[in-house]
Amino acid sequence: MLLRVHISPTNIRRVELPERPASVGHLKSFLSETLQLKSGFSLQFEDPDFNNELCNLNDIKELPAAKATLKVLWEASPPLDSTDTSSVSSLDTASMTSCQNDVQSPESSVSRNLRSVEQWPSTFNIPAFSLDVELRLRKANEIYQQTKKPLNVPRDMKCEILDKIVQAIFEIKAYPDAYEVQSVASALVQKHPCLAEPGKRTGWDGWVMSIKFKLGNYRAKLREAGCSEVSVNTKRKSHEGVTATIKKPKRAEVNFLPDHPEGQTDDSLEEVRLIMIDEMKKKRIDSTLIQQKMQETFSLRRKEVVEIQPLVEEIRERWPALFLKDEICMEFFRISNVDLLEKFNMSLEKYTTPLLKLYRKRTDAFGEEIKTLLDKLDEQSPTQLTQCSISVYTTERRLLRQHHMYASRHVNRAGQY
DNA sequence: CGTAAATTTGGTGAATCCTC
DNA sequence: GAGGATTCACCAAATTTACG
Repeated sequence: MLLRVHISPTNIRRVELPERPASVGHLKSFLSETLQLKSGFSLQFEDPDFNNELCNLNDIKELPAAKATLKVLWEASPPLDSTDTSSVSSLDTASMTSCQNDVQSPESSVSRNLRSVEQWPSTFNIPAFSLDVELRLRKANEIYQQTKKPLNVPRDMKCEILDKIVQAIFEIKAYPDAYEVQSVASALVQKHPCLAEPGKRTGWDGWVMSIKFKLGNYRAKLREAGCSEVSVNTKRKSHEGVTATIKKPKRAEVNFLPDHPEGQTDDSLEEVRLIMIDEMKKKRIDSTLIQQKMQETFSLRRKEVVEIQPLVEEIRERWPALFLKDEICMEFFRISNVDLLEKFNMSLEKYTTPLLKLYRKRTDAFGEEIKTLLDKLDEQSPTQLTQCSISVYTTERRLLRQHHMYASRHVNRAGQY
């Protein structure tokens, strides 16, 4: 059977299976072998029963017969090595932020230092603690189950728990928001019920505070150790006198200013940049090479953008590949973990129905073009319409998009719809 | 009505306090 | 003394208000 496998926004592979796999597990191991994927992913498939919307693939029977489109979903970072007992050097995390999503390839080591390209997990994966803490927790959990008596967490234990949790958080981002911290705290109490705080509203409010404090203190540590992602946000420079005009990362900016990959310097990455400049001059551009080199030089590029704040024209000169369509998407994804096109299309779908209603109500206000367009849509069968399958008709869609923009400006101004 | 100024709000790092 | 908790000054974004 034939599969189309969506690994990342710009990496979509075609795979031929010799036969229908016996189970989801078989399918996963086959894919991880042929596509060289790391373990730790789940699969979704486009379900023809529901207008090709994505559904979790739990049973192999659900997979369409001859052809199917799959999406690889990367899970949260695996637990840290439990043999690694406390006293982890603070810089380690920075260099440990390997790309969980990265397709394992000979080049994958160069991108080690870039933060993992995954969104904040829906349920945070609490890492394994050191052996003694795990054992004590297990015991306390048993006691809690029988007597509902929560554990009075001793100092060393709290220290170890916060340490590991904060490091796991840093694997994803250095500045999680309040909601994300809450999700960590609730996941912690869910995994280890003995850590619940009885009588409190949620049972984990205290942990939220503790994790917040720990994050702050940990950032201070990293700053001292020279982690650029957090030191860039230093407001008062005590020494060196560097005036910090640099903003802290905005909400969406996850990879605001990552450190260089291990072993790389400004100069070595500059060389990589020059290779790309040459490649871009060629008639037939090797897109795989560009993609890999752009990933590799991400930290240098961010450094330039953040610290020098060059004009767009200068960036265009130094990083011509950044203006390729795919690379725009990739860069956006690297910075914000948001799939630009998918998000755009999803929003488009979301607002299509209400906007269509608006157009119908106020046909006169939008001119002839939208009128003919609506008539055309009316000619489609009702089921197609209800399923918003207008997306198939690209021309209409393009027109619609223009009208969306027009309408949204209109709505903003009027503010009355 | 649009823009500029003023004010509020939320979040930060640094310094310090406090407890084990 | 280490490290979690608290306080405080500061900044910038968001929101409100004032003005032409």
